[in-house]
Amino acid sequence: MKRNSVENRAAGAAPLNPVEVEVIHLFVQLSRALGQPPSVAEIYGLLFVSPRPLPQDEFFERLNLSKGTASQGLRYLLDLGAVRTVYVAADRRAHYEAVAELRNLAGRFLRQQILTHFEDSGTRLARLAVEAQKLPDEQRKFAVGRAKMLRSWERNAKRVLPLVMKILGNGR
Amino acid sequence: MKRNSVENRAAGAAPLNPVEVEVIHLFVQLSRALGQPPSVAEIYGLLFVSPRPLPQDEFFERLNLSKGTASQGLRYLLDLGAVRTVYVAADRRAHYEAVAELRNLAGRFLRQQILTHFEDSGTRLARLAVEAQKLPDEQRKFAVGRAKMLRSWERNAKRVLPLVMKILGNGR
DNA sequence: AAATTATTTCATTTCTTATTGAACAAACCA
DNA sequence: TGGTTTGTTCAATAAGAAATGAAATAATTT
Repeated sequence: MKRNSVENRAAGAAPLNPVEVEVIHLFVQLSRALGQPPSVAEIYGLLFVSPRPLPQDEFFERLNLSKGTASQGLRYLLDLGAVRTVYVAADRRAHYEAVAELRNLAGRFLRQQILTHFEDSGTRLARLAVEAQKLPDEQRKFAVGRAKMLRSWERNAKRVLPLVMKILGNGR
Repeated sequence: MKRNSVENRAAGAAPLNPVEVEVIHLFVQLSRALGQPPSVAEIYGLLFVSPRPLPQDEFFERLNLSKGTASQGLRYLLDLGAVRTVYVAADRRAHYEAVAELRNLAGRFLRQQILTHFEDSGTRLARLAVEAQKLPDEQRKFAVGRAKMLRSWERNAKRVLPLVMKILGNGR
């Protein structure tokens, strides 16, 4: 995580105004809680406050990120569906804007987290149940109980996502 | 993160059986998704499958953790309320057992996360609204709109927690 | 098609975080 | 009291994660 200081920003790039700073800070805060890299949060934050779509240059110049970081961060956000491409006439560069719907954002993020971290949990829970049965008598009963408990936890967790979506959808 | 290999486990410590391995794996997986250190997940996992309370030695011997890691991990789990102390007669060492109620666990964890990451978000959102008003005409309208949007996101997010708790409480 | 600009990729570097282990403290024991 | 076991703390180190920058690729213009 090499990061330039605010001082040696590329000449010609407008410094961030207080509103931009504040919004970016909020998203960086959120990204820490969600375990995402700060650079991604900075990019999304800048797009979120920006009234018009921005090209890549603006990110790495105004946020002091390298080209590589900007490119990767943007791709991550595009894949996630948190950012979309906008074609601007008479400009060769691709422009990007934030997808600013809480329901979409949260839903896609949660889904992606689940996919990357829990793809095989069903299989594993099944295998756990099998292994528990094989245990010697004294240990079996307890282990089988634990396996069942984990299954029930999984079921409950699965019921949460749709509910969350519902609530987030309501308020706008 | 120095970690001993499974090979040089302390002599005399029973190796993990397949059920223990599977359960610990599941919690480590979960810890990755939640951004918690694997050692903490290992400790909780071992306690979760263990039918009787365990003393500290068992952790660092069977899981190949250092004493320091075991001590710190345990403290974290105690503070979180995910583990409780059990006094075992005729044994000088403190023993620990897992608190295995999904509702409690999830609730405490979420609260702790919110406290550590979002203490000042209210203040910051207020300041953002103020700063947005100060902006020059062309930018102000959009910025004020964004500030409002973030406030509404915060309100919705706050409505989620109790609902989640409710669902997790139901199934047992 | 050469030159220019925009974008991606990825090996290397830097930063952050988790773990270790040794020194210390506390509790118990003989 | 001195010795032993149990548990904590914290500076040093290792492992992991994120960011850089240079080189490759793609797209556009002249």
